[in-house]
Amino acid sequence: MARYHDIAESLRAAIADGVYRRGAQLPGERELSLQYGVAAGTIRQALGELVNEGVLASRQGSRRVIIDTPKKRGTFEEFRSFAQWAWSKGKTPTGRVVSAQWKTASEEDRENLRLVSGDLIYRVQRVRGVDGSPIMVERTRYSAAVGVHAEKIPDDCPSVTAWLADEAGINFARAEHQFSACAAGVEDAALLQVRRGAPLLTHRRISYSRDGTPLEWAEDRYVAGGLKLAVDNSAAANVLRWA
Amino acid sequence: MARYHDIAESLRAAIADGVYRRGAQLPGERELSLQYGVAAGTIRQALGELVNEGVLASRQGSRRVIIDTPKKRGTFEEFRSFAQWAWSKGKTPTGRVVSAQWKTASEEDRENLRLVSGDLIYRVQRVRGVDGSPIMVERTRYSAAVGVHAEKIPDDCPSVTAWLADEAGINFARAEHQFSACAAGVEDAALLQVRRGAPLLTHRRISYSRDGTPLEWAEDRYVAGGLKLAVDNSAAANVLRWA
DNA sequence: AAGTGGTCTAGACCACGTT
DNA sequence: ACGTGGTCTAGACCACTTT
Repeated sequence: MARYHDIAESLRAAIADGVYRRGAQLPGERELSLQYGVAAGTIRQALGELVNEGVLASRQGSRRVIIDTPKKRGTFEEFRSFAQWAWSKGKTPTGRVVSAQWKTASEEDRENLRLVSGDLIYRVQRVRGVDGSPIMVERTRYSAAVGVHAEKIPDDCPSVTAWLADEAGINFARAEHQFSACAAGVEDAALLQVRRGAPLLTHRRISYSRDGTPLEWAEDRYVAGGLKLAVDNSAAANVLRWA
Repeated sequence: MARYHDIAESLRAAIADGVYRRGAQLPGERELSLQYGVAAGTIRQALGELVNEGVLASRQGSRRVIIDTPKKRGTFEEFRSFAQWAWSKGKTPTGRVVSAQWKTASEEDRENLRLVSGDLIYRVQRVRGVDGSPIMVERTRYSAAVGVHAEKIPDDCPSVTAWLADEAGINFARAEHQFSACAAGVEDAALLQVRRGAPLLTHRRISYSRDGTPLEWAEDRYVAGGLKLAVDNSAAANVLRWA
């Protein structure tokens, strides 16, 4: 592994362990470079990671300040794993595939996955919950190249993303997300055990491979209050926008 | 301005203008450093910006590939300006302050703004919309230090953030966001002109200054379908997580 | 084998904050 | 005045992809 990443990890641990407290200053770059026995540039790279994560604040002319405890922040992989999230909360994830079928791509599918008329997609509908209570319904559309692998995924697979990476060499690199709300329809109500018209959080996403090819798009609907989706942004690396 | 930022901007323009098309490869670092007359490190810094934005994909051993057209992505400032978003959509933003008052901090206020019992907060309730139709209700709580300035903000101020920066030297640097859904209450229904129980998207945020001090927290409620909130994430810089 | 990006070094000068 | 981070240079070696 890269040295700068190890150093970042070591600093994260130091902050988590209270060696550096919130509001306190980190030693200067030059001092850290002596401590770790690396060039200043390597230290900068390590500190850059922590600044991006919102753990440190960096201002020209003044030492870096600890502004937050490192969160156990999902990696991309972790974010996409509902099971891991549930276990981390001390709950048992439950889930089942409601339906899975090959269909002709709709106009929406074609636009999101950059397909042409007549292309096929693989559509999977899953209900997920914790401790037996449904929390969300997930409606995913895989492009054909991904679908041929997705249809082999076992129903009880803990992480779809990890499975696709290991078994098919398909890696998710980037995603676009949109949030809105809607009222539960008849099908939603039945699957999520809420009354018709109950407010649901909708989360639409398009996932891309490293080379920018759309791999899947999905609309997830969450029971209100069941779980929240969180985002951090900063002036440096902005990710949130109206659409 | 920094040279690397100018170079990033120049590359963004080149991609937007079709000089480099989606799927095509960018010239190598060494070639670009000759073209721009800077060291390779400066080029790397410029390209890093574009990779973070999801415009370029970068793989060791292979040239960087254009995966997307640069989006007009809100800066932090722009994100927080409803008015700018509305104008960019060719619509006229409307809005009014429904109420504004000093209150004793509730437990929720104290937790979000790191206050102690008895501290005061300034609570402002605004309705915003476009072309006369209400779209959202915004309930903001400013910590006292910000509140003394916030209460002087004119009702028709186009950007609260810009006003606080210019008039009071208060700068927002980072924010945490949470999304969920809820049913419209009696007050929401009246302000947003929807029926009681209508699904609303809720967006809670805590905004921090550069040194990590919480400045305000807010809960915004959006009419379903009116506008969506969008987020991008990547394996490199992940920002989305369950909460 | 050649080319590419990823990492790292060891400096330099400047803009900004603090003292 | 001094120390700090921000920017930039000019190299080096390595891991990986492509030819």
